[in-house]
Amino acid sequence: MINITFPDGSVKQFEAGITPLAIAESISPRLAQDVLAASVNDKEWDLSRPINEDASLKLFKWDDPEGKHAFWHSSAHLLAEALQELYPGVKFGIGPAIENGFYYDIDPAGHNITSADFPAIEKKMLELARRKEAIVRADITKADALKMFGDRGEEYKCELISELEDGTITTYTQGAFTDLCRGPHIPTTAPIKAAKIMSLAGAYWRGDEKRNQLVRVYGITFPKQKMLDEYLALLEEAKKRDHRKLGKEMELFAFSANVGAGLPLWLPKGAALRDRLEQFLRKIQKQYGYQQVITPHIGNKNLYVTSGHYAKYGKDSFQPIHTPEEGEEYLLKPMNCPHHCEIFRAFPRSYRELPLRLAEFGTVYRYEQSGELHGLTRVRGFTQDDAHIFCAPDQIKDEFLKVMDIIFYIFKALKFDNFEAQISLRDPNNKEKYIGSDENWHLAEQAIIEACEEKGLKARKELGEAAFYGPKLDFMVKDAIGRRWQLGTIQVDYNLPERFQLEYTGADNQKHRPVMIHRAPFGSMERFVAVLLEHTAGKFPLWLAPDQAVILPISEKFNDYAYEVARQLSAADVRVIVDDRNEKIGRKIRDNEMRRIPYMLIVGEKEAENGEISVRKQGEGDKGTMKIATFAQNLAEEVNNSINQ
RNA sequence: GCCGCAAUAGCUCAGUCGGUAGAGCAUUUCAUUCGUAACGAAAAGGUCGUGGGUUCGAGUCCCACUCGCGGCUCCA
Repeated sequence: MINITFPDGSVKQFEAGITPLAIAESISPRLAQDVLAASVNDKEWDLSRPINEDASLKLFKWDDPEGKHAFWHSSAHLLAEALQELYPGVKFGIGPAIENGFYYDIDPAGHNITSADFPAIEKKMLELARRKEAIVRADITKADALKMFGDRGEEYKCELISELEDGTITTYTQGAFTDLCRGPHIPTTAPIKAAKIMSLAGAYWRGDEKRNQLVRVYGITFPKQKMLDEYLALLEEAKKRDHRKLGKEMELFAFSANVGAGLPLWLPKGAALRDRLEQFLRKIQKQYGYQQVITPHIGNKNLYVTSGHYAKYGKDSFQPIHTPEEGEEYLLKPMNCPHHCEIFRAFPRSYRELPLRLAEFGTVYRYEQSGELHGLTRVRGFTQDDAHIFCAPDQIKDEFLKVMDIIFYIFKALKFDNFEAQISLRDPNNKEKYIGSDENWHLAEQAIIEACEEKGLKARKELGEAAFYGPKLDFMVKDAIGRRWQLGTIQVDYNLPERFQLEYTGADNQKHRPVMIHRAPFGSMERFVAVLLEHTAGKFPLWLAPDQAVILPISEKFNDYAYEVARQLSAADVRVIVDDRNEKIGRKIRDNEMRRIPYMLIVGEKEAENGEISVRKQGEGDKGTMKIATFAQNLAEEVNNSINQ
């Protein structure tokens, strides 16, 4: 007999060799039906894999990430089985579960697979699933594995096997399909009741652009058709929140092929919105001791040779601008830091000036690869809400804490509550990739980790993700369809102070090298507005909304009164417009609801007589009648509350 | 940059087998002067992304380019 400990701490005895599925059955038939995966002593475990000794057991259902993961991982195998039947000779790369569904990378071996084939693939998957084949785990020696997959011509699998350690290799088989796999899987394919192939894409084998490009088939499956329908409906909804669509509808920004790919044009409403965001940040930064600076959009090539950026990125960037002067070259600035370093160098600096915080809404130009451009989130010309803090090494942590305060304040004011934080650290096994002393790295990494702990911020630590010049803390937010975008960033830099030979005189009357912190709470104005649009579905907080209120006269007879109301509200700093079209009130309400203007102010005979307005809130309906001044006052209060919580 | 897919009116889209361009919304005009989510009528709007090719004839077939979309790679 063995003791099995459950998550609630209770312990039950079972025969040695019992499976998690059998244990689930002993608890309840319903649980046995719903359970998809298990963990034994916190190790992933198949439901049908025997447990031979005392262990702690967790059972996972659909609602657990681990349950979905096993379900989708098995679905990837099912997809492979279907592809193997439909396209004989295809070779398989890898096929993992992902956040929403799964994919399989295949070498189509001459077959031409297109989206027209999706229904046939889906049909085949479900047909195979209905056979309710068991998914069977087997241990295999390295030699046998190499022979087995080698005989089938599975070169990609053989490459993977050759890197595995003998004795740790397992395969999973369902029906006629056997895959190299670590597991875990669901016991049979039976629960897979709905399947959808989502898209095809190219993907380099092992993520290496120098190697073969495979076809990546993305799919998703569910235990119920209804769940698939709901998922697809959700995706449709998400598409409506796409910032590219909203930006056009709301007249915030546009692109023009004549101006160039990835070069956004900010329209009047968008520019005003961006300006409001800038003012908001400027105000906070002022409180935190930042000083605004302004630097040119171009810089002499030598500046970037000094910074090291030219050597590293010069070839892949916008190429130098030539002047009438022989040999003179300028670059569009790809970042603001070198300019700010020169500001630091403009005077002899004392430790008394530190931390010196130089801020600039600096527009930079980077030649992003054409395939990478994406709406406002990835562009070739954008404005960073940049600042560089020059400080002494022992001030890093304190400065980090202050920057985090600013970022949290912003995220709170804009209701970004489900952001993710990532601490990017040096790869300790590959130190030569990085510049700076061990001591400085340790100091900076510790400062970041401690700052996060002090703020109670749960941040994922990623080794090897640091920039070559220092560790960083990034804030990530998801867009409408779940893609992650980096917004705020705080980075420690030992490189530039070194390269620009920055120094200050310390209290000891000796020269010292400052440390630089790069930070951008929004990341860039472009990306931030994009993510903000998708988060709010275009319904901006009142203080940001391009138009805060629209006045709707009942008929043209009341247009004069409407403009009088507009005059008074404008005088009270309300951003207000008048919808003076010759349309019925129902039509005006509908149109303006769709324009997402927070308040609609309806004026007709009654209101004109009493100097009042009828207030309607977007998405909520009629709020009753009030004096113009009362509305202005309420609005001002609401704006205040939304910024300061 | 790579793989795949697309590009038709301001927007969303239809256009069959290659035979000379269509709808809804938006716009303009007329009518209406209206009380909380779409009143009605009419008009105007297109070198079918650009350039080449095949063909008696190309929105439709082929090639290149541009822009865009989904991924991959990249992201100072």
